[in-house]
Amino acid sequence: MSESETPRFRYTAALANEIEPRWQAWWAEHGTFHAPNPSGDLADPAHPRAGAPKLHVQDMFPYPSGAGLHVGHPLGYIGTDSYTRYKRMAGYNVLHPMGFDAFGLPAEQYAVQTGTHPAVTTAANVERYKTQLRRLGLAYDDRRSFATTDPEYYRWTQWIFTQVFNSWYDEKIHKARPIPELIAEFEAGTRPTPEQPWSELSPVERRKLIDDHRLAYVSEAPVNWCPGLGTVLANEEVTPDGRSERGNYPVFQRSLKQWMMRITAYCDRLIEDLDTLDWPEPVKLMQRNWIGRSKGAHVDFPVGADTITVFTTRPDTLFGATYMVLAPEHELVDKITPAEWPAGTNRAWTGGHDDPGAAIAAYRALAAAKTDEERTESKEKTGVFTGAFATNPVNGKEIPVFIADYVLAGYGTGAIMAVPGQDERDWAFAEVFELPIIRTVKAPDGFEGAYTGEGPAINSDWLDGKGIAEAKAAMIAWLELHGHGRGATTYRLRDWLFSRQRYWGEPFPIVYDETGLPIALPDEMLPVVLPDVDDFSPRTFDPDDANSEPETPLSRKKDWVNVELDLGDGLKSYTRETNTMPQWAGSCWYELRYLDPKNEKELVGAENEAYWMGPARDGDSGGVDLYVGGVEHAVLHLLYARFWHKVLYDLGHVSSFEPFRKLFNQGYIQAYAFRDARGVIVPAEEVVERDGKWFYNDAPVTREYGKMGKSLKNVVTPDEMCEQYGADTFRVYEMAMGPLDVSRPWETRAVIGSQRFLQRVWRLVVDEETGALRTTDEPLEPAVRKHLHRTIAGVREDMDELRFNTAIAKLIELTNTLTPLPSASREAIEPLVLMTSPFAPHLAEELWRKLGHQDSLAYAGFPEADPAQLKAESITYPVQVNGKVRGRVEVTPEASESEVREAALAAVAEVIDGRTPKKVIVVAGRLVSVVI
RNA sequence: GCCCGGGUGGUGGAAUGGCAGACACGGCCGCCUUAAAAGCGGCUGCCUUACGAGGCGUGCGGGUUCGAGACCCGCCCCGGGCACCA
Repeated sequence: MSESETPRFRYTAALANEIEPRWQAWWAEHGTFHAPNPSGDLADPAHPRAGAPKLHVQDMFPYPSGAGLHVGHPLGYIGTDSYTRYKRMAGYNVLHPMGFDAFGLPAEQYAVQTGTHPAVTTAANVERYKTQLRRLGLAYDDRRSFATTDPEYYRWTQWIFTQVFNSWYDEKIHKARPIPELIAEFEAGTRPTPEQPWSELSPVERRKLIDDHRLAYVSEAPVNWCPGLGTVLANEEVTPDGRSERGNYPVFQRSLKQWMMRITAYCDRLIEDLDTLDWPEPVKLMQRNWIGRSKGAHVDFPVGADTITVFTTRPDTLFGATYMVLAPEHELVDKITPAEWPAGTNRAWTGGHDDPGAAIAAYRALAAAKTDEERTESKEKTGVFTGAFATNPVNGKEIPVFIADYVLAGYGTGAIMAVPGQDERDWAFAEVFELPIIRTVKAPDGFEGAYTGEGPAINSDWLDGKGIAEAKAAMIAWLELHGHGRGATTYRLRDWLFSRQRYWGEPFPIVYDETGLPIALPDEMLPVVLPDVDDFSPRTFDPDDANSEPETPLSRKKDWVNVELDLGDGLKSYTRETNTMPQWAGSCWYELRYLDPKNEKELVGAENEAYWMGPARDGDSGGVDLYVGGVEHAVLHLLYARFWHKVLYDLGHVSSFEPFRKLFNQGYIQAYAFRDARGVIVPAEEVVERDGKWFYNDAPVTREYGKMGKSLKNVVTPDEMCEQYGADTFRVYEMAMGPLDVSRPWETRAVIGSQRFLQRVWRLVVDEETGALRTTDEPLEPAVRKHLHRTIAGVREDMDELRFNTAIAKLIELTNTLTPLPSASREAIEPLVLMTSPFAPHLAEELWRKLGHQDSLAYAGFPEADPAQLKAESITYPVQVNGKVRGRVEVTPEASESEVREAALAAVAEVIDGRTPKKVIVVAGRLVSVVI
């Protein structure tokens, strides 16, 4: 494009790139987006929104990776920015902060490779992100920004850990309480101690007993230990064949002392409080499934002198239990297995072995050799008889006990009672092993296979005829009465493994004394600052040495590990905990710190927390008003954050019992990638389309669809878009291309449409040739005025529902109506500029200034529609005859139904052709339907 | 296999059970220009057309209704999640 021939004052990328940094600087200088707190150092009674209704909107904060942002990342940020700019103009005191989740593995791995300290990498990445976000004109209150790696921030992460450590869950009142109250109950004898009375316990025994009750506790837990890498790996980092994804070294399961968090204590509340939340149903469902509460019963089956306890959700089917299955790894297997097969053992049950011991050993070897995937994918049921029989407590029948890998050692009790009549897996197994099948729920006539539906009990003695729910309750009562079992609830959710053998994470505020028991450091010793180390590489071992001991990076820093502290009984030697916290820790509570980021005395001041996040009414959970992020965090992040929040609530530190009242999942922006004939990815930018086919350097290429990424050579960055079009155009395009929650492909060539729209808006105010103000004070034509007010009403409605794409479509329509008019009337243009400002804030500020306003429009009132202008002057009714539109009539809005009917029938008289309509339906304000 | 989303023009997408395809991209035509770009204006679901219009159209097959893209039943396809959860 030749610069000299473009009109001098046209809105171009060059002009946008002049306007945008100028307004960004102006906003920063004037603190335009500072939100006032009710109290503390961020209070500001003179602020235009001090004391106004509040709105707390938050994005899931990013991990600042070295690659920087691509155009998909800021989609949600621009959405919340547009929404909050609108709400701020509409009168709300808006809190919209942004921070950085900056602890994490990539920076540590980069450090291992290059020796660069993760703090250096992280700081550089945070700066880069900040620059990129600033360039987009996002209206954050920058005083409230932080990174989870800031010692002033993780001081409070550590403080929360000590709060969790110093509390226990009181099952009676379903609430966490401080540890001193537990000690008081033990001392007073109001709470029994398990073996000896409290007074007879030694100090160390007392500490162990208390430690067993803490919400944060040390336990042996299995981990994936990879000696070749010298690190413990997450499950995702282990390949299905049990090797490390990186380096392909063997990985061993071994147990290690680990910090755990007792999230299972909160299972019921985590499930039940979902009902109070305005979250997408699929996310709630995923959380419910993840927690996996099942109600049923534990039932005891005697086997000789031993007892196999099973968990079942269907105690009502106990009469149909015809065999039992233990997980191959179950501890009772060896005890109950006899030396010989019982007389008359079915050949099919023995696996062809001469005695049960050999059969079990062979089956275990077989199961162990299978990967988890093979074990779970195989549809065919395998297993082997143990040679033992158990007694079904309800009818005294002897039933055989098998081992089979379809029963998982890690779930429930690792043993099941098998009811083939009502369970598909048991049915399949029973068919293979020729086991009896007894139906205990009446199946519909002709039904084949396991019946899991509702029906009356049959073949069940005293349960016969009862429905499932009634039969369950009756059976549980019977089991409890006769001592054969008890009602029980089990959960799939496990306690949260909270320690990592890494460097780049929050150190634990924990030391150990000579007893080896943990002690939480007092508040005044926080933060425990992460020390510098010289070498970030873990110590590696012989890849096959399963018995090697993992060594954390911090454990090698002896002068840090060994400390002298006065914890109340004089200076003593202690050793520090050398694990660090997982990346989840910092993101588990950051929503609270934004409220009061500078508070050095408390995590968050009570008044500030109550104002921004407190419950709005009885029964309301409180929490962030709108939390926007991807569904990939549906379970872990959101569950952990809810758990911590509830602990803080129980201990009285916050007034809200949920962190996020409303959740919105934004979609993803994805992109096409292209491969040449060799299957090699080619740069997407240089691929051209001709007749529905794609070519790179004139050679045909194939197209695929997926995430943006370096390896697919299809990354488009916001920086490029800002250069080529300006941030405002980029923002408008992202918001206009579809609803926020829908994923869609990126298409750079379509961005031009948003630029054309902004150019037309600009041209309504500024003469492109002279730069003079074009806007006049002439009043609008009545029809245009009506269009304006319809637009205002529609845009407000769309904005409230986060339907930015349709709001922008309405603004474009208004603009296209105004563009050809002889006079650019201020009456329409000022509202148009204000309504465009949430999407294109720099352009709007610039035009607002040109229109003669001295201040930012950030606090100008959002236009309001005049109800009188929303009334239509006439209504056009389409007239359908047998479902097809055959004519239309225009009537006044006041026309009565019979008038509309008459007019409509007259309009289609020709089609009706003298016939008598069977039916005439007049839908007020909509249409007329004639049936003949 | 189970659970959750979703299938509408060449493309992204609009549409409280009431005129399907708003708005935008792309394409075609025109204005401006020596020319091109930018900008502006028009046309653009498919088929037929005597240019008035008519027929067919929201993954497929049924149904409810005066009326279905939307509601119900049965399938097909795509995307995401879970993995024998007793």
